[in-house]
Amino acid sequence: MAVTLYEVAKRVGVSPATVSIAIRGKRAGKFKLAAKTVKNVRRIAKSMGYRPNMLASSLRNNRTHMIGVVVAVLQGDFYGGILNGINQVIRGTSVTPVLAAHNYNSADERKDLEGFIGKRMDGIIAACAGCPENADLYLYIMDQLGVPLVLIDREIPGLELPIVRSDHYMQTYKAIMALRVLGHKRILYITGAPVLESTELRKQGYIAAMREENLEEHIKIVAEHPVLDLRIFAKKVLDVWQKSSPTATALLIQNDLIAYEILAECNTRGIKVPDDLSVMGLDNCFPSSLEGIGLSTVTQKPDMIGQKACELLLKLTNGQSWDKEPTILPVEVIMRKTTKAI
Amino acid sequence: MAVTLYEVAKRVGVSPATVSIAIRGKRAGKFKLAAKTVKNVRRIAKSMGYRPNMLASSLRNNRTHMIGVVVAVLQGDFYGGILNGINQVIRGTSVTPVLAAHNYNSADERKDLEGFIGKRMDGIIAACAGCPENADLYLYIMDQLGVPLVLIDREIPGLELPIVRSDHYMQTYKAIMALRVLGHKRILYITGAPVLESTELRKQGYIAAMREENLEEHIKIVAEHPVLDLRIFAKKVLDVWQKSSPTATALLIQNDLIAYEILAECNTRGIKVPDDLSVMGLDNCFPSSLEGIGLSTVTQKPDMIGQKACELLLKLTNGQSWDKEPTILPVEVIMRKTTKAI
DNA sequence: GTGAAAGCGCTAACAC
DNA sequence: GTGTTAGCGCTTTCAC
Repeated sequence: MAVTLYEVAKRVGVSPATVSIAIRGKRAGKFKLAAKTVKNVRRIAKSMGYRPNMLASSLRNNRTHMIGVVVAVLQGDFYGGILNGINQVIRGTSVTPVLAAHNYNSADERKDLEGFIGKRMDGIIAACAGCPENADLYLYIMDQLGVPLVLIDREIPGLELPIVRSDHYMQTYKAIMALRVLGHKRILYITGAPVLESTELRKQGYIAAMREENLEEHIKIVAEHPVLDLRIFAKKVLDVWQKSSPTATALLIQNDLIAYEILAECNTRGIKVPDDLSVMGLDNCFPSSLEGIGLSTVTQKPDMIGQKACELLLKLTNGQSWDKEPTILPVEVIMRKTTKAI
Repeated sequence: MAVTLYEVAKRVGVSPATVSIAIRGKRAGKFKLAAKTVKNVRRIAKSMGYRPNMLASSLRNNRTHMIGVVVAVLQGDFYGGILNGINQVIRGTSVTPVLAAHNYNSADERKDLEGFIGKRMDGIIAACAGCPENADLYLYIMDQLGVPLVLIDREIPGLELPIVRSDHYMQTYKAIMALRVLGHKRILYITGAPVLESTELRKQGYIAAMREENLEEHIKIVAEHPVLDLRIFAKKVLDVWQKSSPTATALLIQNDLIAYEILAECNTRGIKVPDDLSVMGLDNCFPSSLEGIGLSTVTQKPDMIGQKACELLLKLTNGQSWDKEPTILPVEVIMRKTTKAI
């Protein structure tokens, strides 16, 4: 089928080793092929359409030049951005990302990881499924197999692994501070229940900021788990809001996606945003910047998460060690049209 | 490092061959291991933490159980949806997608493809970069290497390859017909210049539909290539629109992303949509469905493209042959709030 | 019903 | 400066 090293060697009239070295341009002080030989070999190899079989070389070298990337979901800004960041870092190197998406199903996550170890990935970047079920496997991969691992977006409770994520705590904290500047006191926090570390951190940032502002009495949270239907959840949130008295002047919402539904529901109910109610999301998803939406929010930079995670992983696969410091990326408030001073 | 077949064999007291067969549960009429042996081997293998090395088995079998997926871009609904569809089909099989994104850079595309052939992918799904530069490589992969190939979204001019895509022609065609029903005659078409087959087909659908409605005289196209800045392009489009007389009553826009900008620009200029002007996009990107946007558009189902392409590829890798029929997926008009009858 | 051995394509140590 | 050779870990034919 494909042409092999041996065939090239025979054709050129040299040994396989010579071809191997000539093709790869092995530097190595020891080896010095005659420039002529190298040229010759390369020319003939090319003319024969020789393509090195990476499988064989991987088997030999214990290096596949592939990294496994486990994401939760393939649609939407977040993981797309991460993949993009990884792709940017990888360009120009010989490493290739191998993809898996578990959709928060930890059985699938396990299969994906096992697939990666069977295929001998040089390293793995993973956003865990949010349940501790697979902690054992992650640990095994890192400790027993010695395969470098970098977590993204959230840690695995109980494991000390390299992690790259946004500063989730600061997202809500800064959001509250921004809302405070506008004069808001009664700020209702809307969230899915914390199964993910990131969700929990956001909630804590909210609580801490409120306390710091002496607004402990106004801490109020609407949580639902799991959020099966965004629209229904949005209705429920506004029911809660309308029934409370006095009503909150602002809503801080765990992510932009939920915020869009709430905005829509406000509209149906004739609640004017931001006149009757300020609304703030988190994450700065693409539609938030659109003129028709204009959602105030707090950024997160998925591309950068991907880049940093990938850079770190490449270092680890090159034998460098991890300094045990989590990489926590800064976040930034963006005020748009759904918030106003009261 | 990792435990091998031989070690398991030695430990159990059988030959490597026996272990190999026992582990994989090889059916094969010939081989019948004693059920006891199988159980025994499996138990011990598991206890030793044996993980078959797929590299070795791939090398031996000429099958990697990996498929290469070449996309243009990693962010946004379209390729995310495709990856998602692929992932759905692949779940439950042992095949894994290997990812590459070329961002319409054909030099990168070439490197990606060469990487895939070096790594011996069982098959490749690809959205080409839109330039014919790599046609030779695609052809080589298919014909010389015999690696199954499925194109997505667009064909490569001059090559007859399996393709799965939306019915781009019908997108604009149906859009025009929907606009006709609302009474529109002067419909301006906005597009990036056609370097991609899909872009060209859309333009043609527009032209054909207009002709069919005896509106040849109203065919008018604003094209720009490349579209470097959406905002600037949107301004230009509205300049053209405002200066023409009589002005068009509707805009049909090559994709939703451009439409969002135009909507925003309409707003800045005080052009009321849909009262002063109807606006219609294409593709039904996520924000289009949002209450604050409500863009009328024509669907496209990226998930389904991914699914169909993957199903087809898996068939091809299993030795089935292609019936030479392109898979063209139907599209559907969705009227929302940016269009109205005149 | 199980074992022995050759070989997939490549690399690196060592020999010349 | 180049060739020889012994594997990497697995599968499969063939022999027992």
